[in-house]
Amino acid sequence: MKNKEIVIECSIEKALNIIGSKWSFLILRELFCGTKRFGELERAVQGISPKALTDTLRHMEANDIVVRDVYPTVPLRVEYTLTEKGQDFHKIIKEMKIWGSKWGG
Amino acid sequence: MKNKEIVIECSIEKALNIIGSKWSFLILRELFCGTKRFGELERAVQGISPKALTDTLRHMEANDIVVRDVYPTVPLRVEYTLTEKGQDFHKIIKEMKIWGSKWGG
DNA sequence: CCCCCTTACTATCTTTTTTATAGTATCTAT
DNA sequence: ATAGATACTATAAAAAAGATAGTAAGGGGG
Repeated sequence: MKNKEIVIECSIEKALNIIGSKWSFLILRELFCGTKRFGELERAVQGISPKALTDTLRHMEANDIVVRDVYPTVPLRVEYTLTEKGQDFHKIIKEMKIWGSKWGG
Repeated sequence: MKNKEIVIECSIEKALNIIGSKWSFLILRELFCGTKRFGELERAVQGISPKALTDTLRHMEANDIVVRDVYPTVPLRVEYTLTEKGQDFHKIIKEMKIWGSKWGG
């Protein structure tokens, strides 16, 4: 008899899965400065494609890290804001910033 | 006239690129408890394949996060240990652990 | 009216990365 | 002789990521 699919996640794995990908870190970095629109994020996050940006924002929304607000103006206006959960990620980003500037060459 | 390939990396991006992937976080988690062998890591890191483990360890070695020591016994024995740079990553992992246990459900 | 402009995405196709799985080398022990 | 342990490689299949073009919904200019 075999255990099937028993996955015990540690807190670090949980955090990694909620975040999703490296793009999330960079989007978080931008949103710590305040609410931003899709286009602003696209310009601020070097090298991200619209698909990656959409996918990442959707993932972050599904995991309650950001909130998406749509204003049905023309042209359409969509704003992204951090939730408390997202804000709380700040300590991690801060430590990464410190480590990155110390060891990043 | 176009700028080509001018990439300005922020410290967070630097940190992310040095780390490489989510597997590195989980390997780091194990190595904070002390030196470990290939097989020990394979068993400790849920779901990693030998290829992923090898690739990740090679990447970490190339980025001076771990040191690889080979003892030419039979069977072969290979040990992985964190460098100072690797040890210093502890603060980040610690914050992720806190965040993960708070928000990870 | 006709055409272009903006914003925020989708759709599609290609390329890259990841994963699963089997196999290799080396020597010991039975 | 054959099985076992360790630390990987190799290869093919599957999944994810990236590049690029296109769409919808009006607004404004000529």
